Amino acid sequence: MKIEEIIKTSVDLPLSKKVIINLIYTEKWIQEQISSVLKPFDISIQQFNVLRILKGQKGKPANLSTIQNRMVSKMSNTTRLVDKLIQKEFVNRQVCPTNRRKVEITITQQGLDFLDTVSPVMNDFENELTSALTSKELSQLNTLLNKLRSEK
Amino acid sequence: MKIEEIIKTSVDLPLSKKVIINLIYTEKWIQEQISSVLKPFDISIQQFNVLRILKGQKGKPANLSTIQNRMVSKMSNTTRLVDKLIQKEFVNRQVCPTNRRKVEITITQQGLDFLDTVSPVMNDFENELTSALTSKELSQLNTLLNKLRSEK
DNA sequence: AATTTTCATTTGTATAAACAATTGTTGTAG
DNA sequence: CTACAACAATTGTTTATACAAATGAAAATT
Repeated sequence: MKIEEIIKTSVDLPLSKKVIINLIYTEKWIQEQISSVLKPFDISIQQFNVLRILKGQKGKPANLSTIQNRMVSKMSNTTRLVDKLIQKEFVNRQVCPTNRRKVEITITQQGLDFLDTVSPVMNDFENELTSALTSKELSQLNTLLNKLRSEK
Repeated sequence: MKIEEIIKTSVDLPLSKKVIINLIYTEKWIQEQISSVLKPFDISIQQFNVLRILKGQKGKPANLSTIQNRMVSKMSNTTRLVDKLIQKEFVNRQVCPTNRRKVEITITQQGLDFLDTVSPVMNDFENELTSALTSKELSQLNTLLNKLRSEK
């Protein structure tokens, strides 16, 4: 459904507003779908992201600020997010020996196994989610989003 | 900054994943900026949206489900959202006389005055936020987002 | 007319996010 | 060496969100 139909307004919105609303709406749409895919695995999108980041470390531990940087989300939650993953025994946390302010997070074998089951499902889903667009259109979309955020 | 730099991953992500991450990231970026614009006015984006929807009613009252439909968000919050607006005396709520299950929300003069001060600021901001793209590019972006969501 | 079903909204509760303040540690300037 | 600033993570609190269940009213069924 086009965004114009969704917001069902009588007046003709300025293009800038239309695009902004469309972006917000589309992101919400994506989030909902991803959530429903992850739901059976009983994990949140954020938790899943952290696991992927840790896997990307290839054994090398990551401290909280590294995770936080890659997550582009708020620090305050990262501690508690990691807490959840520790409860599930997907990650370990230990104080960094060289700098006791820092903390080292590593993914466990269990966490890796979990990722191995969920990732393929996720990849398939992501492909399906974007299947209405051609590769060329996806590239275009990517470029436009990058440009939108530039110089700000 | 391009999304590739932001997520700083060593591996080359599939296009679908890149676009999805870019969308999520961009939306977060937009939300943050809008929030900071609205902050001085001590109102949340959602509350602001409800006011705009009510203004669009041009005097005609809206019931909760109407608002909820236009907001594209979860019903459960709408009651409490409206509560906040009542506290601020920007809207009125009264039971619908013809159908006592329903409730009629109307915007007050105070609410309209508030919108009149905030809206121009918001419009300017939205224009600025999208100024990195030409009109043509904005249209393209809009079309691509619509197409992305189609048939699902 | 009484019962059930559906509708519109509200409430409760559990979970997550945002923001500020705090703790403990390290680095550095005098 | 002591004091002070900066850093990394944690904790507390407030606010928002999601989901389920409950309330009360109207419509439909028997």
